[in-house]
Amino acid sequence: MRLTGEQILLNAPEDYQFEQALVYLNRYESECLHQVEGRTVYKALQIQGQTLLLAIELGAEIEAETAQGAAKRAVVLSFLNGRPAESMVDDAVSYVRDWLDLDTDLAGFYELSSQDRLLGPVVEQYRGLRLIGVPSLLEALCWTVTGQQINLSFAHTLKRRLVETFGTRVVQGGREFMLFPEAAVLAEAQLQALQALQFSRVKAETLQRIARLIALGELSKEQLLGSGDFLEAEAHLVSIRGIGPWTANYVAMRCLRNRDAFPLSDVGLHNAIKRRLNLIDKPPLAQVEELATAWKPWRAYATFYLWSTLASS
DNA sequence: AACCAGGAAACCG
DNA sequence: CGGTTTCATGGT
Repeated sequence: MRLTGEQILLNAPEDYQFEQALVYLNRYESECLHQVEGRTVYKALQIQGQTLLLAIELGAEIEAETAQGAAKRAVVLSFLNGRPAESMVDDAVSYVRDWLDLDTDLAGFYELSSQDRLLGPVVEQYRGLRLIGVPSLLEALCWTVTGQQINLSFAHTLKRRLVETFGTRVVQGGREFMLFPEAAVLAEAQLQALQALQFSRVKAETLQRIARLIALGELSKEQLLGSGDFLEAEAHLVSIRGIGPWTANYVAMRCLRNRDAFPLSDVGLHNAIKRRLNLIDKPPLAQVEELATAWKPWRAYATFYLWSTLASS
C-alpha cells in the first residue's frame, strides 16, 4: 500500500485482470451500488459513520518495493470527497481488497481447472477474473433473497427500488452514488411498503426478518465466520425462514468467502453447464454434483467462472 | 400465452 | 427422508 496524495495503490496479484472485473461489474444496466464508467469503478462506502466516495481503476505497473524489482500490478483507489482519517483509509482498503478478492492465491484453482474438460476452456478464457464479493452481510442476504427464483434483470430492478426507497443517495461532481439501506431502517420497513416495490409477501417478510436479526445483533458476519466452520455457518443461515440451501451457499460464496461454497440448484450454473456440454436439457442435479466433485475445494470459483460464460448469450 | 427465472416451504407417501 | 406441489411476480 503506497500513498500518493488522495490516492492509494493496492498491490494486485500477478495474474489479476481488472478488465474481467469491469465486465462483471458492468453486466447490468440497473445496478445501483456501483457504477462503471470507462475503466473506472465508482462506489460509495459507509465507513465509521462517514460516507467515502471511491474511484477504482487499474494503475500502471509499478516497481515492487521489495528487492526483487519485478513489475507488479496495482489497483488505484482514489478518494473523491477528501482524504479520510487513517483508520477509515484502512477500512476502505480492506473493503476493496475483499470486494475484488485481491488476496486469494488462485494457483490451485488454475491447476485443477486445467485438468477439467468442462472448466478448462472457461478458465483459460477468463483467467485473471476474481470472484467479486458482497462484503456486507445485510446487502448479500437481501440481494440473494431478492434473486430467488426470478430473472436477474427483475432482481436488479427490485434491488434498485429497495435502495432508492430505504437507502441513501449522494451526489458528487454530477455523479450519483447510492448506499445500501442500514439494517435498522429495513428492520422498520412495513411489509406493505416492501410489497409495493413488487417484492412477494414471503420475500418481504424474509427481508424484514433478516434486517431485524442483523439490527439486533443476533446475526452478523463475525458470528458466522467465528466458528471457522463453514458448514456451521450455512446451517445457521438455513435455519432462518426464507433462507434455503441455495441462498446460504450463495452468501457463503460472495460474502463469507468460502471458496468451496456451491449453489447446487442454481439455474445459471445449470445453463452454463448445458451450454458448455452442448446438452439438450439442463443437467440433472446428480450430474451437476458429479461434475462439481472435480472442482473441490474451489467450487465457488468454478461456479463464478461458469456464470461469466452466460454474459455473452 | 406459456414457460422461465442465479428457490423455499409445505405437503405427502 | 426424498420426491412433488404450491407460491409469487415480472420477463421473453
